[in-house]
Amino acid sequence: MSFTPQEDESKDRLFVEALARGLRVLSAFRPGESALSNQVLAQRTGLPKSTVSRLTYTLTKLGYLSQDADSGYYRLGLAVLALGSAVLGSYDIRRVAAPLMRDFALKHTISVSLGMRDGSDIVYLETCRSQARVSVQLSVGSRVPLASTAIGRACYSSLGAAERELADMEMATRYGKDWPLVQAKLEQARQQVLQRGYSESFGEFERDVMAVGVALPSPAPGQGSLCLNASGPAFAFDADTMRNQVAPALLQLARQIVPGA
Amino acid sequence: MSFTPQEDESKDRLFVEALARGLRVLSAFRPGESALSNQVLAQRTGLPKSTVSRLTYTLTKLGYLSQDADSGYYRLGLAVLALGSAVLGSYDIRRVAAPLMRDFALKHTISVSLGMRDGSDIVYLETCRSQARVSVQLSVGSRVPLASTAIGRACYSSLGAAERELADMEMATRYGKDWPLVQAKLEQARQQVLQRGYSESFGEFERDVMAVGVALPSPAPGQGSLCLNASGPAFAFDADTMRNQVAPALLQLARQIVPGA
DNA sequence: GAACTATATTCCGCAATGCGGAACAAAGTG
DNA sequence: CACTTTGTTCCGCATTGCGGAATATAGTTC
Repeated sequence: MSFTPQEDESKDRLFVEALARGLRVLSAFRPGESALSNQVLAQRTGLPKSTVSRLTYTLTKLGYLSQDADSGYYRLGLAVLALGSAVLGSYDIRRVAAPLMRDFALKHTISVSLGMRDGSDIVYLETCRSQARVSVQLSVGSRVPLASTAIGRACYSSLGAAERELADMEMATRYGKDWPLVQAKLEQARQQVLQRGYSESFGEFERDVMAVGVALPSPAPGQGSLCLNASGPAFAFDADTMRNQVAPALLQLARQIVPGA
Repeated sequence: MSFTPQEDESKDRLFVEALARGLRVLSAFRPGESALSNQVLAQRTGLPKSTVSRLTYTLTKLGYLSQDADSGYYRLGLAVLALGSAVLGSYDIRRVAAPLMRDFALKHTISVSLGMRDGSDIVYLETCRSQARVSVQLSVGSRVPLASTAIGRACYSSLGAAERELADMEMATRYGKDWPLVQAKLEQARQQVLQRGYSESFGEFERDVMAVGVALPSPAPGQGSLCLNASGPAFAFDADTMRNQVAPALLQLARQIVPGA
């Protein structure tokens, strides 16, 4: 195993490996999983048992993990939640957007989400569902791909040339040989956004889900780029309705949220 | 300050200091703060500048921090959000409780929250507000003290003797010389819970907020203890209403959520 | 535009810190 | 009761992270 002997890995004297490894343990918990054994953590992180043991020990002491009394398995601790809530609290846009989104969702009986780009993903910062009952409303924090969702395409299309280049490269490695196909789709979406102001994804990300997306003009360019989507079940929304009713309303919503444009 | 006699500090060969420090940096961001300078981080964490610099470098590379282009300040990154959402996703109770809580909030035009104890705090796992408009709905992840809130008192009162002992000790150090007073209050609350099944906090935690709390029977004892509260503004809810209408309904809600009791 | 502050990053020698294989425990399984 | 599987502890080694000091960068003031 000769991992890149010189310059690459080895010379980064600033990178704190132990910290990275600890976080690797935390992020090994996939959403929806309750508790993981020490060994599963070792497998997923690729770290030796003893190292994982030390890291879990440390994380548990700090409250970022908690250990189930009988099984000995580890769960994510509540301290992690505090961090997550601090993230959300730091985005003031949510404070402005949330009530407007809620009104929108009620008025059009459709779900609407606010997202932000992180690499080749969109991370949801806020979601308002139309019907009160639908599942758990916490898509907040979840990720959807830039390439195949309406919200992602809207965001992609709003990127400047330099940033788009970067995103392209990231996706090229992510999608491998499928990239040319994906890129063609993206370019097509971008043209649509330029012409009509919104993007669409009709059943492409999730079957039977119709969605349109728009970008929010970013307050400071180079900052995180924000975007909105509206999505509903295919049985209730056909393409025409999405294009002629929902999309214009969503553009209107975007203007409400960011009045300066 | 000598905590936990010798063994502790002496040489905990298992404790990974670098990891702890990195997390200390992340948790230095208090909710509502957008961006922090490297120096503020150094102050808050008590770490030397150069160390903080290395840690922020590492965290940024991993996506747990992001650096503002112009100011150079750091913000919590979206990767942190992913962790937080994984925590929430791991508690299946939310899936059951959320819709019931929503119905409750609408029916009684009152806010209702689901919390879990973490030491001498309650951490909110889910919140449903009565009015759509009230501020940002993200109390999820925030902490309130066990001692002075209805939800905390309900939780405290449901603890077994051993756990209560532990919680007492924690609070004794937390409240210092005020502890005897606090403890008296808690004992009083506990008696009320034993007699009537619910706790109350009328304006004690936040002025003009009336709240009652009940505990959910914990599925496995020794596990995290869950609890509910219902709270509303004093101008809309008087003590009688809270006791005779809201409290019984909340107990009913608890039974709905955990049918096995 | 020089002189000065304040803040962030980088350097670099030192040793403390974290590493991980292997031995040791503990808890299931057949 | 041997046998497998999983978790913790030991311990010598050198890697890794440490932090003071030096260096870069930016913003003020005169």
